Amino acid sequence: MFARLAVNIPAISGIYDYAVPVELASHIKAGCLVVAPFGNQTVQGIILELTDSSPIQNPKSIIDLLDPAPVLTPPQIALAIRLADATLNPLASIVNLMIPTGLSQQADVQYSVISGQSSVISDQSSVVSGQLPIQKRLLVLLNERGALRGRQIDSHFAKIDWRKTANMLVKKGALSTKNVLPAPRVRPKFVRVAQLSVKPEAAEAEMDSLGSTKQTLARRQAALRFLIQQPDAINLSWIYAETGCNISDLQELEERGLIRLFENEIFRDPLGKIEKQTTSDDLTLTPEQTAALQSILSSFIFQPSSFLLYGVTGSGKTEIYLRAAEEVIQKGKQAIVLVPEIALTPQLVRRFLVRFPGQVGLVHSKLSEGERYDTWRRARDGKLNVIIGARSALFSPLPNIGLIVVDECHDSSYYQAEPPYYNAMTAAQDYARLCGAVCVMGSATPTIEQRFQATHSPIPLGASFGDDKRPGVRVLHLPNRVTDSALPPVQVVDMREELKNGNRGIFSRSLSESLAETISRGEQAIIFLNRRGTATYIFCRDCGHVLKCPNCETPLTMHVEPSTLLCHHCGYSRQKPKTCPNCQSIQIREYGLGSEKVEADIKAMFPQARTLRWDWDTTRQKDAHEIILTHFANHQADVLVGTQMLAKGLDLPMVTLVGIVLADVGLNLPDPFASEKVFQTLTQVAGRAGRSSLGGKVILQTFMPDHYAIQFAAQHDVDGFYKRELEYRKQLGYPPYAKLARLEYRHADNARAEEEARRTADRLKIKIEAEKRHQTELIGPVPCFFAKVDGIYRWQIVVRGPDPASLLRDIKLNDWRIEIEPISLL
DNA sequence: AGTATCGGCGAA
DNA sequence: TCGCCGATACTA
Repeated sequence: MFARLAVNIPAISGIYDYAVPVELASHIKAGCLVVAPFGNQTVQGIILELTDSSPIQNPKSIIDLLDPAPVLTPPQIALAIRLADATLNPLASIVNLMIPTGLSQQADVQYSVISGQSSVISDQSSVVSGQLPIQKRLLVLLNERGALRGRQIDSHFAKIDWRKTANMLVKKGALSTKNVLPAPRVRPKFVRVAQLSVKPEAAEAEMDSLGSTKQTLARRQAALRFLIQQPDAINLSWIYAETGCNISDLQELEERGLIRLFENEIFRDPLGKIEKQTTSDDLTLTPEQTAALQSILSSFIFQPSSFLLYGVTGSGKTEIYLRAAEEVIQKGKQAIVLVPEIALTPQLVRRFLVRFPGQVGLVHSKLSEGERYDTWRRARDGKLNVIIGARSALFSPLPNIGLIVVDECHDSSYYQAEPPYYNAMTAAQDYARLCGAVCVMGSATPTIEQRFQATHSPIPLGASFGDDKRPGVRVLHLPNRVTDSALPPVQVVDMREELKNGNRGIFSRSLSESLAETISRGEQAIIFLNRRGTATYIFCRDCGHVLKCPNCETPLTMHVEPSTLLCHHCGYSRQKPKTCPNCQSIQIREYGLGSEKVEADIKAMFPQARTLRWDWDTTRQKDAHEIILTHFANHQADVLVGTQMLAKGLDLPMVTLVGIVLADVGLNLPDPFASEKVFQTLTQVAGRAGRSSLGGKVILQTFMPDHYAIQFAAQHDVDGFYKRELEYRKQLGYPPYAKLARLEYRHADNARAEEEARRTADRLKIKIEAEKRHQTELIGPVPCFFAKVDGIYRWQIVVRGPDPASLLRDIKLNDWRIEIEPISLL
């Protein structure tokens, strides 16, 4: 028997054949995690397929099986292959996303000092390097800590290239190397337990002969009596606490054959501490909800397909998710629910926990490795019926998936903006099809492409899908809020007029008046702005010099506490200078605004108002989101000042005023998706107001009141914006009328980056010409919008055409980052 | 990723 | 001419 493996080295896209040794043959299945030799190294691999024959002459043998159960399900293997092909990522990098960290391990090199050799070279080294010689530090480290793996040394020498030095020392005979594969860091956790092993009467009969001294007798009797009352195996530490006995007492009882001592596997459950509520909210559905749910339910019976649940904020999408999940669970299947960020959706999570007690697993970034591993294992073992989490939760190994929900499906967090680049939204559609599951995508502001896909490929019930294409999507429209409250009116304030009238502050008169009213009525307000930091940038009023990051050439932003200038790209920080570094003028100061500044201004204007700031700076520590949200929901603050997260589907019923400080931030970026993103954000934020009977309103400040994205957002006119934006995309040939691929090249030397970009662009032009792809064209090469990040220069080429992936699939683009269907060109 | 191999220009 | 760097191929 032979196995086809994806080796766990993320840069490798190939599939390799191995022989399966007889002793493993009966245990190995597709999806298993194994150990195999690869070149000089020993690596982990995932079995994609088992075969009877192989075109390879004398394939090497698999060495070991790391987990008796497969770590990938058959649909997961199919998804990995499909996703790798569609995104041009190496297959191994996609497979790696599906294996929990800690279980997944990469091959490494272990370095050790050859004894007696360490002094030989220690004198000649410091000549070139000026500072502490790397040689010496490496040898000292290895002498102190013993043999170390490359990755361990990496963590000691941040950013220093020690490998060259190490290889030289190997040649000189001072170090030796060994290829190693670390064992998985995560293991199932066990606790020691005890359980009665005879009939209670038999145990009672022994009760008086358990010990010689009075005290031991008492302890052993207490322990035995306790276990007689317990039908299940009991954690030993619990028994100690309840009865005061110790391990030797229990061992004595075991030797007498009265009880059994053994180990039970336990699951690290992050939800264990959360109170188990049982209150059931049995809502009645509106006719629109009923109709939408009916469509989904009948799809389960006839032909699983994809739905775009298009409904305004507050239209009751969550209840439909819940009912659909109930349906699949009843059929013995499981559901995956994707949300933009779990910390921002406590309401949705809570409703699932209440509706499906003990059946829900949460996947999020705050889980420890062990908790993550155990949630993954419970999913694999069929012990969980619902998995809720951000984009990576799509890869939970549920055995029989019936439903995939993607809430707020327009959200950009479904796209992974670092290698391996992928879009969990489109992957969810593919995966649902591979599983024979229903995919429900919910949003009040679906992307242009999602709406286009849904309106241009309606599938009749019972129709079959083409084999290669994404299935059609049907729209389920929920045009009204459940509470029947209208969407709040939006007042657009032209900030140019405010300037003309001498108002140079952050707030228009209209907004400050409304804020005053809201506060005096004891209601709540949200102030939204699209940026963080006190100032957008610092510049000199005399010479115009702008303070920039030395690594990234991005303007530095001002932060109040601690008072520093910060680069938001690379984290570089410095003190604010007293004089201009260019002309020594003292007229150097900040310009623009950020959430810290806005909060300070509100406090100055309304000293009695309690303000709360919610942005990436205030939510660094654990549970910060939850704390800030409950604080505000309990009306312990009057004004919430915040950035992007305010646009992510929160339910804050007491808010009657939403102020948008500057709506046009981001509208003029060189990105075809810029206005769509601004529109989505504004519409989402505006939807936070007036969700209770108190009503509400939105005040939108802008310097571009005539821009269509602002106009349509002010009208809550999603359909109008869709038509207008679609027209724009058609004229300029952007998605959905063409597909994009974005190629990025990074180099510390700008000239070399440019040269490589031009060379590659020429290669691509030639290929486009040769293959007669008349509708395919290149945009660029140009420096990226953020042209220098962390000292590295970036150049990009955009390929636009009917199928840019097919152009790029068979050419080697070493060291290029390739994004297929990117969501931004910045 | 790690390693072996090929091919190009500098000190002897 | 030897030698060492970088680009390139390959791992079953």
